[in-house]
Amino acid sequence: MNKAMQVYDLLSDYFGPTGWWPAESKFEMMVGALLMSQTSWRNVERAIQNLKGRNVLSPVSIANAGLETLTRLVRPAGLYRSKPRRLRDFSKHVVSETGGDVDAFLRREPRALRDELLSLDGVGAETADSILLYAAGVKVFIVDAYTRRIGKRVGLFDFDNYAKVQAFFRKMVVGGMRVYREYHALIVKLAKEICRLRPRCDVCPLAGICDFAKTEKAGMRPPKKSARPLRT
DNA sequence: ACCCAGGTGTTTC
DNA sequence: GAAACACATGGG
Repeated sequence: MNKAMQVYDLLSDYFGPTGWWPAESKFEMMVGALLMSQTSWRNVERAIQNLKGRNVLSPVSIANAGLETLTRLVRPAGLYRSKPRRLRDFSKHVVSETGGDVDAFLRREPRALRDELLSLDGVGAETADSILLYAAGVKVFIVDAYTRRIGKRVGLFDFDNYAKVQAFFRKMVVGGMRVYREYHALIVKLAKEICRLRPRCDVCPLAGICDFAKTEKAGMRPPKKSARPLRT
């Protein structure tokens, strides 16, 4: 068995089924993916709850909602100057393509669907692939910051490029939708619950096969960023 | 009072 | 083209 699958088995045994993506509908999943960027899941949940509470969680209702209303509802997800518009434009796109029929929207040819998603503002490679995997049921491996950091740290690969990392997992991962969905979820759980803050390598399920010393230079922590708040 | 989050788009070497 | 920045709320 290859190391990528060893990692999967260890994580799966340790964490158990994740049941990802947590959402009650495909559209809710897509909304979550759009709001997710550079924000904690807790804040995304708040935004989604606000939308649900106002019964604004369908392509048509969001497409027709006022930008001010939308901004107020999704504010907890941060980046409020861009996310509300992106969310509305995304919804408008679904409405214009399929009249708001989410299943029909997701049913088209995966390659075309991916390109279409990528053409929308605010949808990059990770968001597009998340929607493909968790909403459209397309078997693609999601590459996020955790996947790169942990993959390098554990010693699966030493590159950083999105397409290359994705190709690596496509080649190494044996399994269907279930495994693809779980693998990504398990990486995120590992990053959040074991590696974050002070890494808890003593209780890490990957301790036996992780060569931290060798890959330490790659590091778990991304380069510092200066996120200065904009005073109003 | 920092630092960061399941990125993305824009600007700059 | 890679690298660096801006973006903004809430939690640690």
